[in-house]
Amino acid sequence: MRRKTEAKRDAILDAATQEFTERGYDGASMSAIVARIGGSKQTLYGYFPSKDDLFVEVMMRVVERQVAASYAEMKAGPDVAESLRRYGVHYLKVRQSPDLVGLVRLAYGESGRSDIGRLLYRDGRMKGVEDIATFLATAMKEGALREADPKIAALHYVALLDAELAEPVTMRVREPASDAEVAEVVGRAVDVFLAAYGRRDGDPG
Amino acid sequence: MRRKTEAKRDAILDAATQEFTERGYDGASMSAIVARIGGSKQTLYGYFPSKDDLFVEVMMRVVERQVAASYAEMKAGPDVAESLRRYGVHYLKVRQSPDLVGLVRLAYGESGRSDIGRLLYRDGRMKGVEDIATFLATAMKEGALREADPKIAALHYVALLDAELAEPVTMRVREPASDAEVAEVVGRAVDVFLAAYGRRDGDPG
DNA sequence: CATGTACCGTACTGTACGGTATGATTATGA
DNA sequence: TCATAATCATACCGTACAGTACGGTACATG
Repeated sequence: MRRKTEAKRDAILDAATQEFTERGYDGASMSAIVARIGGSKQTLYGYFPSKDDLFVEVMMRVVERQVAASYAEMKAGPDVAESLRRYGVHYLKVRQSPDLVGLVRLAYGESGRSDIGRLLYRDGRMKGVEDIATFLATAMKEGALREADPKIAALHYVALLDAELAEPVTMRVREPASDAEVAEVVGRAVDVFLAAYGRRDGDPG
Repeated sequence: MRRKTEAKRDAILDAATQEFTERGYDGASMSAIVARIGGSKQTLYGYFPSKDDLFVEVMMRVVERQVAASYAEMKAGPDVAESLRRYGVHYLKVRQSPDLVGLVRLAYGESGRSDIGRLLYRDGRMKGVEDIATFLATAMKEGALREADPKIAALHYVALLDAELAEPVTMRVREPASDAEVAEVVGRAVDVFLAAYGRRDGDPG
């Protein structure tokens, strides 16, 4: 006999990801998804029992692939500023990518009705913030940063990273920033962050 | 003869605002909007020629009423920290209200396809940021804050205000914060902001 | 090679919705 | 008062789409 292949499943998910991020949940059509890969609706429904199920799988996969990968870049090191900077640059690049922008639009748009936003926030954003918080906690303990609530500090840092670009890009008020501009934006965020959370000159330690 | 009344128009817009913020653009139904106020579809179409037009009017009105009003709270004064704090408290209260949360979800959700997000960002957020920037510029000139790009400083401040609450509330990961908690959140944001943008001890001026 | 299963294509069902049509009723202003 | 326009109730049209049915074909495995 013949078996359902993982390749086919992935192809469907790829097409669905495109369709959902481009048209939103309601705007996306199951027939259109099928049309993107060529094949039959019956095959699609053989892999995913409903539009809702397909949607959830799409969201989960994007989160795992992109968001998680982005946050994993955090590296502990002696130079806190440099670690923050490197993380920030990677984060903003991913944050501006069409896929993630589409995902964020979806998550916000659906967050009023479904639990997908919740889920995405927990597995994506929150996990990343916790990673930063862990890094910051270590830096605080080692005396590289002043003592403070590491969770809140992490939220502040991510917010500062998002400050200049996230909303305008999502709202299509401006284009994604170039690498050079990203570097500047991150630099300003790090400056503000360290002014608040860095050890003050003359502090003991 | 009889005239179309502003009261009726408002009633329709109220019902439509509810429907849109609860169900999203696609999820909202013109018949359901009519059902909320009791009346006829024909009457609705007498005031608004299409769902799109109605939607735009709804969005404009919410922006004018809430966002603009919120940002207008900015008061110039000798005590910069106090001004920032007062503004922050007012801003976060509005930002957490069901109406504005629904609006933000809509704006994000539709930003991929329509221009409504763009429009909303310009008339809402951007206008507010500019107001803060103006305030900050004055404070900088008067020596209450260090010299810096006021626009970026304003973006940083708003981002810091949003850091702890905006996304979790929008994603329904947590309930809106109480007044007491809002005060704490704003306090932390102001502390970080002033650490970065306040005059350093010993600076001239 | 035979058979069970995936796959394709297409047509179909039921439903929901935006927008229109119609005709009766009610309030308003000249 | 009386004409005029707004309002109401309801039925209707066209369309789009989620999901199903069905008949036929390709393919892997026993």
